[in-house]
Amino acid sequence: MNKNKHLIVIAGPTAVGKTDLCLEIAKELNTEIISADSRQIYKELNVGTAKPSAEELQKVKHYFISNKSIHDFYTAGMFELDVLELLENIFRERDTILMTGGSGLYINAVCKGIDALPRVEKEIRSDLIKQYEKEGIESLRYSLQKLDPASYRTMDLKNPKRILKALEITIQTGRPYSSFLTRQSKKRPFNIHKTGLMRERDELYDRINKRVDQMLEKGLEAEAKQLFRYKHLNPLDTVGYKEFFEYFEGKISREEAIRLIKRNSRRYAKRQITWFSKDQEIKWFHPEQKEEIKSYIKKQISTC
RNA sequence: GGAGCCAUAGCUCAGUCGGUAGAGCAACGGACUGAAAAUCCGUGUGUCCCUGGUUCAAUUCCAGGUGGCUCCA
Repeated sequence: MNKNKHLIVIAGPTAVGKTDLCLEIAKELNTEIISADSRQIYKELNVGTAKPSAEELQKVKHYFISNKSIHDFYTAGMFELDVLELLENIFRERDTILMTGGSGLYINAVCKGIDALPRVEKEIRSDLIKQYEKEGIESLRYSLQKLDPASYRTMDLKNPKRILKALEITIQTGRPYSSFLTRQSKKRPFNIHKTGLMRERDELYDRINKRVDQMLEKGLEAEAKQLFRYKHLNPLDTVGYKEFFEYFEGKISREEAIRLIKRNSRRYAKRQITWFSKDQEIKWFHPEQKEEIKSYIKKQISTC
């Protein structure tokens, strides 16, 4: 453990005000920002992901924004490795760096680690998806019970994505998925200080609704239209885009699409809150408590 | 001034021939070690406008009040 190196995490639900505050703190600490956001990573996704503006990106160096394509396959596990590698380089030159974002799994992958899993061949995944589509989740459950009974016992058997994951690893390696999981949290060679931003629910929802209106003004619909042909790609399974796709397909009205974007963003925020509130290491603040946050961070850095 | 209609969940409304009530939307709670802005699970949250009356029992029937809407003046 290097006592002089610090990763400052600033987590929080969507639209709480992470971007503005982090820019300010980064400037104050004369450092840079690592984004932990599973959608801002993609260069094709802009308006709908509320990325920092070009101007803001110029003021403070950001990592993991627009550095992947929606055609790439990317996961939390890859994010862990990429960030650790980056941190090794960054910490040669500076002692402190910020990491901010709303993707709880990504943040955990960096802070606690995630068990290493092998890469899965495309055909295995697509075959399993075909099996799911043709024969339903029952069929997946049956396969799992046969191939990895340990996972079958502990897993949420109503969640197709979970079963699919376990099966693809098991089939790829010939070893049960459960045998890869140690669930041990990894030690990091640097200090981690977690803070979180939170607002009253009403206040947060109001900001979400308004931000969606702003996205529309900035051209969300045009962006979605351009990406419509890629709607089958996972990164496009995202609030703000998928609702517009439904509209383009004539399934819902434009008005309804906008209503659903707002609602789904609110629900997303709720899920983030549930995830983050489980993390006892997070010290919570209201985004307007700027001075308190800054002094808290400085204190954390100096007392370590 | 007179008459009629309405008042039930956050919203729009259904319902109870008298036995304390439900649907859509919204909301709320949770799970989550690799697609995570994803995926999955769970939950009616209620002075049935108020006050009396009738009744074993009133959100339901009756009367009055209050508020809203409409019509006649």
